[in-house]
Amino acid sequence: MGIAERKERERQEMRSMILSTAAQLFIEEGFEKTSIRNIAEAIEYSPATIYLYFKDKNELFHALSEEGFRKFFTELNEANQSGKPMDRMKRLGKQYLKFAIENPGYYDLMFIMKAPMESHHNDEGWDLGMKSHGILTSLVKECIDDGYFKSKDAKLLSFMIWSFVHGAVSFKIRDRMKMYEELDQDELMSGALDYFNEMLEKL
Amino acid sequence: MGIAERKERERQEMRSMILSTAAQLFIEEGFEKTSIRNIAEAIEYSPATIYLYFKDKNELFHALSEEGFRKFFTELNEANQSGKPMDRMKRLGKQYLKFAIENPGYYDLMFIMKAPMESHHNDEGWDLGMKSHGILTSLVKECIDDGYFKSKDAKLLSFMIWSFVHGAVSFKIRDRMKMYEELDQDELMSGALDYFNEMLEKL
Amino acid sequence: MGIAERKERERQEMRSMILSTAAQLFIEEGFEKTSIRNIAEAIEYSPATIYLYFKDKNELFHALSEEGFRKFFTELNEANQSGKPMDRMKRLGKQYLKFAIENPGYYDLMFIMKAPMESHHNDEGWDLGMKSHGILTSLVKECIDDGYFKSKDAKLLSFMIWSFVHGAVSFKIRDRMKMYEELDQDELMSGALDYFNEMLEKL
Amino acid sequence: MGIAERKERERQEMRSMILSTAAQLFIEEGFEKTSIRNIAEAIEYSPATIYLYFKDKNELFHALSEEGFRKFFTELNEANQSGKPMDRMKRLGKQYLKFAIENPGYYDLMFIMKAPMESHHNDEGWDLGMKSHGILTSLVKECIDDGYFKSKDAKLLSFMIWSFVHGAVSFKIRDRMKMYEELDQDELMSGALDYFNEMLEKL
DNA sequence: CATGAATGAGAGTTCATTCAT
DNA sequence: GATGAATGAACTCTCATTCAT
Repeated sequence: MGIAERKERERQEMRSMILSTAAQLFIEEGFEKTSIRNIAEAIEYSPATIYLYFKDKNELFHALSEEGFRKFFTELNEANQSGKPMDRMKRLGKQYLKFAIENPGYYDLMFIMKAPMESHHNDEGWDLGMKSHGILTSLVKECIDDGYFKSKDAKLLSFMIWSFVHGAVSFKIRDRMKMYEELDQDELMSGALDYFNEMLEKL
Repeated sequence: MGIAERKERERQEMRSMILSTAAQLFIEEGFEKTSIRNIAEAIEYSPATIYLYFKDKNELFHALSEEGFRKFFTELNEANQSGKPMDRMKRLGKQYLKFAIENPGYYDLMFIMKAPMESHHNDEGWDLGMKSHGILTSLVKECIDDGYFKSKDAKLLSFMIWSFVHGAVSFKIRDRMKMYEELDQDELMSGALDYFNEMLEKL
Repeated sequence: MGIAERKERERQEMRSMILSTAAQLFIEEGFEKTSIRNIAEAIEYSPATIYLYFKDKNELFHALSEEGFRKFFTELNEANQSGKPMDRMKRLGKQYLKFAIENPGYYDLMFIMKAPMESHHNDEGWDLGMKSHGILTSLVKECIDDGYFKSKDAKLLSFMIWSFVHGAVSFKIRDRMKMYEELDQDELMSGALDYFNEMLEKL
Repeated sequence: MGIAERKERERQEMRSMILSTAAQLFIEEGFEKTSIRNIAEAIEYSPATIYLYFKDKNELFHALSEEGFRKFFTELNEANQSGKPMDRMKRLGKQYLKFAIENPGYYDLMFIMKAPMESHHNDEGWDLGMKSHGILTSLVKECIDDGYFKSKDAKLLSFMIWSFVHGAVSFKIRDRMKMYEELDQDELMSGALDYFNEMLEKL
């Protein structure tokens, strides 16, 4: 039995090695430019090997986005652990930006990229996405219970908030911040977040 | 003379036929997956023909985004013509959403798609992009002069506002609104915009 | 009648304009890289126009080599006009080098290039080539009559002489003189020619 | 172990099959007209296969010329092994002609063909070319020490000698000996060489 | 006479994928 | 389990050439 376990463990290790390498390449080069060959080369295995762990390129990127969603959910969840609702809301926003900036590849895959969305829906990645979204919506409700956002609809509010952070992050990831050339991108992002938080509190 | 004119007209028709077909494909498939061959097939001409009208794939993409930026600027500009600053701000937001929803392909091309953003910079498309951005930033300043956004930085504010609308629109265009399944997408968008406007006024 | 003549004259002018442009491009870029399009662009006519004057690319380059041979023959002939045979021999050698260096494109076409040789044979270019060769062989005979090259075969000698100049020139034209990097190419050429002449005289 | 060896052997066989086919085509058609596709067709493999053995067309050409230079150097070197300098000089000339006549393709590739001469320079092919050239120049010096070529410059002499053999050989390879139609080409070549040797001795 | 428009053919190259070993 | 070898299909782009006007 120990043998089977070891084998399974090794298999998982290989799988995650492929995944993390793919993630890295994907982040650096983008989806279309990342080829199975590139990944294979990077892990110093043959391209054929990858097909032993993933059916095809799609499945690989699918698995990747799942991992992205897992990481995403975990980080958001941590940021939501303690404190007053409004404080948690601010922490959540900061963490969202942080995740996106530190994992632009994952973020792109999960929230911007075209291709893979069709496929999942009803799989684990999707579930985690929904749960992440749930964190925000619940938090909005808690804020309302705490006296904020008088008589506003929680879902609409959640969408509005999410839209803002997503927009800021998307501009950065897809390289459209050049219009604000003279300003430092990070300052721009966190400055805008501060303003947004201020607005939220007053709402 | 009539002949020359007809020829020129035909040439323009061909050009715009290529452009609109390319637009459609770029939108549906993305930049990398859209090939000159695909476009040629779609218009039922040979690939070589396309090169009679556009130097290469980049130039095609480029021409397309230029057209998008022109349309975009024109529409924003119209929305900014008369009224009190804050009212214009609201109209601008509405128009932005409208443009994106009615021209998802152009919007994608201009603000989302990963592509030769490197290339332009200093061409007409870029200029129009800058001018559109200028409309927003100037308007923010007018609002400030009118007593809003006390002691806030115009550029940061402009970025914050733009981020919000861009985020909302991006979610829609790249099909990430499924998380709010039970609500109608258009209501979601305009509802969120209303909330955002309300926030802005209070800021 | 005057009209017909003018037309014919104009036709010839156009023809030679195409030819000289082709020659130039061909010299600068080589045969394979010189395209009908390039030529057309350079003379600011449409590619189709060239086909009004030359049946196809082959005919064009054929005509070109003919012109080359004409020029070549003329120059050699001039160098052979007066003086003692051995002096003329030296002048001929110098002129050969000069022609090749000043018209590397023509030289290449006529004596190095692979393609077009098949075609002519029994046309004017060929005739002129034979006549040029005739100049050399006759001159060798004159030298013999003058007491040089005791009991040597004129044809063999002529081939030997031609081989030497052709070899030197070919090295230069096809860029194989790098092995003698430290020396100036022109000095190398004329220095070698001097030695060769010295040898010839002693033979 | 046997397996690895067999595989390696097979790989080398494939490589040299590609090389020899390419050589043939390059020779028959020239560099520009020889396409990867042609080569692939000739060996009845897919074009992509060739890229498993050679990075690109240049590298193929390159490998080929390297092989040629190796063979060339080896043969010249052998001819230079023993005997008095002047005798070796004659043997060297004969061997040069022999190499070129027996390996017209390689010779063409190495010394005539227009092609990525730019690329190598500082690689093995180039080194071997330089070493071959070194054989000749050293030998010229030895002849001088032995009392020949009074007060002549070794480099100039070496260039002159090389020019002659190269010229003769080039005429043959590029099919320009037709002007001496009535004589047998081989007799012409060796006859001219004899004369040239005679001249050299007298110099 | 001149040409704009069009194209079939072909170039070099890369890719995801398969399969025998 | 891993891979070396192979390939079909696709890519962008250029070319010589034709033909209606």
